[in-house]
This record gives sequence, structure tokens and C-alpha cells, in this order.
Amino acid sequence: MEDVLESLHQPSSPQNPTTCPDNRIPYLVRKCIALLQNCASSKFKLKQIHAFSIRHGIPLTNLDMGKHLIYAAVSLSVPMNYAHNIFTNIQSPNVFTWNTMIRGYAESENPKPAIELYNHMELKPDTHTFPFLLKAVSKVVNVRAGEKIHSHVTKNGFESLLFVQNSLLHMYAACGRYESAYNIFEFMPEKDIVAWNSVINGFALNGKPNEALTLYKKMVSEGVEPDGFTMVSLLSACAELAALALGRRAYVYMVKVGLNTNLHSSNALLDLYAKCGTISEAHKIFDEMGTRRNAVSWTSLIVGLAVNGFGKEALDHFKEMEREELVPSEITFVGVLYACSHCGMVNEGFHYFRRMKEEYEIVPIMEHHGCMVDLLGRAGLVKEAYEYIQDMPLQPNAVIWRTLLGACTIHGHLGLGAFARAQLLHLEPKESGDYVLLSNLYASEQRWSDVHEVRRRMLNEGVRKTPGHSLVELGNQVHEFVMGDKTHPQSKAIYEMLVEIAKKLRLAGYVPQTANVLADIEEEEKESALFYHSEKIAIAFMLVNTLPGTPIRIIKNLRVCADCHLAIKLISKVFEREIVVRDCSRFHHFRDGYCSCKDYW
DNA sequence: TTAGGGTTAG
Repeated sequence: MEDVLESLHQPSSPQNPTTCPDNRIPYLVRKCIALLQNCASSKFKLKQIHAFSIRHGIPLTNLDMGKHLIYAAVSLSVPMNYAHNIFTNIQSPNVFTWNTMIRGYAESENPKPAIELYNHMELKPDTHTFPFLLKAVSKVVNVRAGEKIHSHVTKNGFESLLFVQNSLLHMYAACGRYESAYNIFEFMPEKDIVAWNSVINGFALNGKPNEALTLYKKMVSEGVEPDGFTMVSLLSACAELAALALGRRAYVYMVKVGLNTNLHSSNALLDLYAKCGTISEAHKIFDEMGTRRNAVSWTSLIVGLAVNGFGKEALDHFKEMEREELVPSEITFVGVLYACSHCGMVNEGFHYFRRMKEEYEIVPIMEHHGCMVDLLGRAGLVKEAYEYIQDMPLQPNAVIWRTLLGACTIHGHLGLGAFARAQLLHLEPKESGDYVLLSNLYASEQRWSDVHEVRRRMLNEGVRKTPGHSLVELGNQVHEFVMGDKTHPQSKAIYEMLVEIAKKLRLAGYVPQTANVLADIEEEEKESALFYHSEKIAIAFMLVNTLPGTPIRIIKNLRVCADCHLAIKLISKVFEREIVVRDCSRFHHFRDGYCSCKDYW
């Protein structure tokens, strides 16, 4: 390539390169451009052409030359400062060049300058400008900028274009405004597969999995055929609800239409199985993927193993991932450190934390520090955890202090617990979970007047306890139960089953763990309050409705309390059922009277 | 020479 370029123009002497005579520029530029058009496959060629231009004095400020260099750089994902330098030197760039710059930033790791560029755009934007720009807005999650751009779309008369509508729809969904996204969707005269996927994903992303599933069914009933993108959204909605049966049906469909070879869909499926606690199935998908696996597949499995309590296996897979020379991401390390903290592997945790920084040059994010605080705190090194927080390069957030408070509650460290609580009160004063944690800390020390004080403050501040709820899937339906739930049509049978459970557990030696109830109410009242926790109701419901030996899977929005944990261990033994509980931070696999967390959670 | 949608943590 360089030879071709060199032959176009011979400098007068190699030691003393001359600038290109003006009359040769158009010819050289044309040749360069022809070559640039074929260069979208190699950064190396781009560099050579750039060097050639400099050597022979072809000005990069020449619009024809500059815009192609920018286009090539953006297509090759060359860091944006390269394109930016050329761009700032071009005299009067055209719309294509502005668009290419906006696109480049939108696709880069730092999309914010795309919006700033648009604000300084000296030309009228065209139909290409807005999709690029909205992509940037979606990535920086700036709904106010998005709304402003929406009004510009309208002003420019582009609102009726399908592409632009889809961009707007996606922008609102990505910014958490799933209702605005749905509004756009509803009024679209023509809805293609991208529109359906975007609106379904908007719900799946924003904690509305049921709405996502409903729309999916509507899409299928209207004869629109799902593709790989649809499957990803569907499967992630299923994962949130732990709708395993539905996810399995989706897999059957994927195999039927050949989508099981789609990398993203397979990854989403793998994640679904991991999130349902069915690690063996996750493994099966992972094995089936073979060489198609990428870093996301490995990360999903590693995180899945870690949260399911298989810390050692998670680390083994990490080592294998390294052997296969896949580059772990910061999320991979969240999984690795999580595995260490939840399995009490303190030394390993520090080992991997160091390697992450030194070998992979990953700057620790808050989540990594959270794992480290948890690693120390769980292992009973509460003071060391506090010292770690003090030495952290980042300003500790509420999650960090909550982790410390949790460790203080488990290991009974009143002084530090109260201190962590004070920080939390400052950062997130209305978080009911923190009141509960503090109250549990006092209750475990029988300091009932302090427990009372916490409760009084909660009432005064108008903080309501987040109601606990549990989800179970039966047949094709997900059932939800809240504490003391009596609204279910099968309520009578459920409560009869609860009485039977109570009877059998007593015989097995069960003593209710009442210390964690948020008040010094009478013992008997406490017992009944515990017995109506949503997870126990959900278990009773499943015992009524499933055949002996069927595993029971439960998703809980809060942490499992000590009493439920003990009771479920015994239920798994007495009723001979495998019970998997996914709480807000991890999995518990109960079997034959034991839990996979080894009572360390 | 330019346009829209995807998975992993929290």
C-alpha cells in the first residue's frame, strides 16, 4: 500500500522531503481516498496513510481527505482524539463529517462529547444525525437531553421515520422511561421487529418482567417472528422472575428455529439457568457453546457459580478462562471476589484483588471494594473491614457502610455497627433495610430499649418496612406471596399445610429463632409473625401443589432471616425436598437438612 | 460514505 502511495509522488530527495505542490493535491487526495475506502479493516493502513499525508504535505485540513480519515478512524474504533484532531482542523466540515464524529463518540466508551458536538453543530442536522445522537444519549442515560432532542426531531419533521422512532423508543427505554417508550411504540403506524424488541427490552430492563412477557406473547400472536434480540430480552425477563419453565420453553423454540447458535441468546439462557439456581443446566449450555464462548459467557458462569455458593468451582473456571486466554472484565472480577467473600476465602480474595490491579490493570470500582469489605466482615475481621474502608481510594457509598453494618450484626460488633449506621443515616436516611439491620443488631444483644428507639424513629420518619415477598413458578404461572398472605384462592389449603409443617418441624426439634423480629413483642406473637414469612407460605403452596420429590424454587426480595433459614433446612429433610432460595444477594440450596451456604451468609 | 434493537455486577 505504501509503495502505491509513494509511487504517486516522489520527493525531491529522501533526506529533504518537500511539500506536495498544490496542483498535485487533488490527484493524490483522490488516490488516497480510493485506498482509504478499502482500509476499514486495518488500523495499520490508516496509520500508514496518515503518515504518508504528513510526509508529503497533503493537508489533513482538506475536507475530502479529512472526512475520509475520520470515517475510517471511526469505523476502525480508533480512539476519538485522533478523529477529533483532524475534525478541529477541517475548515467548514459538512453534515456527513459532523454525523461521523457524533457516531464515533456515540460508539466510544465516552459518548458524552457527542451531545456537546451536536449542541455546537453549525449545520442543519439530517436524518442520520438523530439515530447516532440518540444512541449517545441512551448510553449516558440523560433523559433531559433526550427530551430536548426529541423536540428537535419533531421540529425538523423527522418524527414519522421508522428508524428515528425506533431510536427515540430505545432512548426512553434505556433512560428508564419505559412508559414514554411504550407511548411511542403504541403510536407507531408500522412496528417492525426492532420496535418490538426495543419495547420488550425496555420493560425487561426496568424491573417490569411481567409486562415484557405479556408484550412478547402479543408480538407472537400478531405473527411477528422473534429473533435473537427478542430471545435475549425474553430470557432476561424470565431470569428476573426465575420463570424457569417458560425459559425452558424458550430454549425449545430457540433450537427449533436455530437460534441456539446465537451467542447472545445462549449467554442470556446460561444466565437464566444460573439465576434459577439450576447450575447443572447452565453448565450444559456452557458446554454446548464450545468455542463460541466469549468473556461474557465465562463471566456469567463464574458469577452464577459464585452466587450459588460454588466458590471453589467459580475460581477453577476463572483459571480455565485465563488458560484459554480470554480477557476477564471488571465484572468477571466482581464474580471472582464475590466467590471468595461468600466462601470465606480471605487470602484468595486479596490474591485476586492484587492480580486484577497489577496484571489486568483494572482500576477497582465500588463493587470490588464492596466485595473486599464483605470478605473481611463476613470472616469476622470487622475491625479490619473498617480500616479497609478508611484506606479506600473511593468515597464509601451506602452499600459499603451497609456491608459493614451487616458484618457487625452477624458478629455482634455494637460500636462499629452504630457508627456504620450513622453514616447510612447521612447517605440514605429512608432505607428501611438499614433500620432492620440495626434493630437486629440490638435485638441479638437483648437491648430492647434500643430496638424500641429504632422502631420509634422509623415511625417518626415515616419509613415503612419493605414488605417481603416471594415468587414461585407453578406450571406456566408465577405466583407471588407476601408476608401473612391470605389472598390466594388456595389460602385454606396453604394454611393447613403450614400447621402440618409446624407440627412436623417441632418433632424434628425446631425451636423458632425469634431474636430477629423487629420488636420486643410477646414470644408467641413473634413465632406466628415468623411463621407467616412469605417464603414459608410459598413453600407450603408448593408442597400442596407439586408431587413428592419435586424441587422447589423461591425468589425472595429481602434477605432470608435466620428463622426461615433454619426452618427451611428442616423442611428439606422432613419433606424430602430440594429447596432453592434466591434472596436479594445470593442462593441457598437446601437439601437433607443442610444449606449450601453452610450457615455463612 | 452515514440510520434503529441484545447478554454478565449493582
